[in-house]
Amino acid sequence: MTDRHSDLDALLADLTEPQREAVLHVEGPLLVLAGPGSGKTRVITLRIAHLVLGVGIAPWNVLAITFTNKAAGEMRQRVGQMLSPRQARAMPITTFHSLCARLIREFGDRLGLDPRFSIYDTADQQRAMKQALESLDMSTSNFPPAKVLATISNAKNELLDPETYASVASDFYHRKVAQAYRKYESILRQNNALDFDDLLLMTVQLLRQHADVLEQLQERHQYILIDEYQDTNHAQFVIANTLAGKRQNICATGDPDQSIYRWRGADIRNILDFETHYPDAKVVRLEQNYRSTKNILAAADGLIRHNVRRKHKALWTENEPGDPVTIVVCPTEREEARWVVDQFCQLHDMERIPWSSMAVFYRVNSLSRAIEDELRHRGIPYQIARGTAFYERKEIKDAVAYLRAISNPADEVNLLRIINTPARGISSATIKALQAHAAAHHTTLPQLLDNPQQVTTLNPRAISAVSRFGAQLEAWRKVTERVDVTLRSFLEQVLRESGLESFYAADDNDPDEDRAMNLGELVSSAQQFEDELEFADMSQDESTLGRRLQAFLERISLVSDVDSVDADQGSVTLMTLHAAKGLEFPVVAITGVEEGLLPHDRAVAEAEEVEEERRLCFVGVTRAMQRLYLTCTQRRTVFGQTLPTTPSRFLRELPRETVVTQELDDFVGDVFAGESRFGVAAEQRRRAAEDARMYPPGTRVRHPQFGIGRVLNVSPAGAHTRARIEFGSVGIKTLVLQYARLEVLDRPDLPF
DNA sequence: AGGTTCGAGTTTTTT
DNA sequence: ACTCGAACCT
Repeated sequence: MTDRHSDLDALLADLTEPQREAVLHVEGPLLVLAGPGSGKTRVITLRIAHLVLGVGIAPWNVLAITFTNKAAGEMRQRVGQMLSPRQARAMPITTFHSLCARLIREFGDRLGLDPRFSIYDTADQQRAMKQALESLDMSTSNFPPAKVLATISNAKNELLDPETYASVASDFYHRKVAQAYRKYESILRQNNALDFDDLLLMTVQLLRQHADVLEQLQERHQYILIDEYQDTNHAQFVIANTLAGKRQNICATGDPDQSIYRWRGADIRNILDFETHYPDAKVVRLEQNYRSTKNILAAADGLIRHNVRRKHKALWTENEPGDPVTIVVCPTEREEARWVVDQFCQLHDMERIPWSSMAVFYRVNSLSRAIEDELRHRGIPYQIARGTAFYERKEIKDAVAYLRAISNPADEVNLLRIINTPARGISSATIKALQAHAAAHHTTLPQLLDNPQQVTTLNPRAISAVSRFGAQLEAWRKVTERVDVTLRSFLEQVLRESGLESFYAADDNDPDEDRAMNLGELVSSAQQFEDELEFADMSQDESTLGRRLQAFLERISLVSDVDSVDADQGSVTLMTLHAAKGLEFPVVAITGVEEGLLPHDRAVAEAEEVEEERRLCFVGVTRAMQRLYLTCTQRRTVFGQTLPTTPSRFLRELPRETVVTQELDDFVGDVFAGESRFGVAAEQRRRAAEDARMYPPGTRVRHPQFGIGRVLNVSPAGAHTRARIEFGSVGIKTLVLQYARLEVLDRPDLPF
């Protein structure tokens, strides 16, 4: 212990004055405004170490909340090095969603929730929403499930329940959404399921409605630390604030310039108004950067200065100037990929920079394709940060659906997925008959599986198929009550007895998809999970298979994209700019730095959203330690269509003295003038410009089917130029101008 | 009952 | 270009 103390003292001696202030602060609210690369993680871990070793607070009374599970794991690792691994394991270091899932599991009875609840992912949510819309006779074309779900998600983040939402819904669309919301909620409850937002919402209800639970939790979590505070939403703010209670021992760290999740409900005001929420707050600014070269930091600073709605922060470093930031203009995405990979190869071969020190970022996942192809072609090891992709595979979703249906008997959505996969003679007609019977007799489909004989509309063959499956499910559920069966062997049993294993073993429809192998990977991940569980909690030997299964399913539901990234794998890392938050690499390339991609098309209409895109670019730029490459193309193939592109406005915003530009091939424009000109594109460009002139925003038009509408905007895309038009009758439609047969009624005053 | 073909929508970012 | 769902066929 004394050793640890002197270790701590030595570490504290190394800190700068502001870092030291943040580390040594103990009681009351603390806000750490940390610029990129300012040693924030070090400050947080040292602060935790100081709380435990210096002040004597029990590790289990500290609650640390990170943005991803991966970040939580890394923080636990680092805290474990300073305290002991044992103390680190006793400390809750987790994400908001995992914390909430566990609290609901623990206190669910207070909310009337069965602890076996399923956590619905986006696909499950869509299925549930389609059911809701269908039963309300709402067409999915006027009310796209994804859009309705997004609206509801926003409502939930603002803690609006269906009733409250309905009372504030003013126009037709929102009133219909309110109906869908109510129905969707009742379907989720009937399935004993929660979506991601419910995890937060239900936790708020738990804390607000049950004073004794709140008191117990306030005693448990006396010191709360929240990282990436700029990306918390209102529900998360309420949870943290309520848990902190009167003590207000809340330490928030973050950077408003790195707020990139507004679209997901993140509320930047949480961090901007911290001092209003907590008038006694101590505020510490960390502005010195230890990560990047002077050039990279100056480029980042020059870029972010273009945001108007922002408090300026001085970013500075004592690091070397380094190479200038390199902008590369390539003819197509093929050459772009080739250039980046060539460059990486050179750095690898000439300067012995390991592959694991290099990363490629992009705005949208689809851009990974070209880079991947090139890396694979050259035989360079790479990994893509898409932790969720594995669980989106058909065979994995099937296997997990079995586990969910077994674990949570009320889960009809997952049951329906597997009821006839692989085929076992339960046809869609049979399912319809079961559903109809359930609806008419005040019961549910899952319950009918036990005695389908009562469904008189079914023929004997169907009845026997259904009851056989019902019996099979029951048998599996019996196994989950045992303590002496491992997750791994249970999963193997289910895969075998369900027929899923042989179904996918025989499936060789697409030769490059080894579905059987992926199922094997799921089996080993189950084993790995159980091993970790045993390691983390010695008292687990008593726990039933069912409990361990719940924990495993929870983990699967809450994986994030970066969770799969392993820095020590010796491979180049590919990821979206969003996933790059919180990471750093010596060498970074950002591809597709073009108008329409970064900033994204869907963001350019609103100044606020363009600022978020700029912050996203800022996040990407500030991940780079030594070298930074920004690439764009002159034409890019999207949807199998090759169209001309324009360099991003963000490139022009970089201070010229920090960058050099390389132009490949036939590029004759000027990135800084914001134009790229070349043969093929000129005609399409001219035409698109003309279209935009024909239909300026505000133009009133008549459509043969939809009637009279108003043009919102036109996205130029050559022959496929589309206009978004708001019709009184059917809402907003996106139409291809060439085919839409629009009649212009009147145009607003033209500026030219 | 199960497989096949055709058309539509797709790509913003994710816990 | 690719994937997914719905109508359609055997």
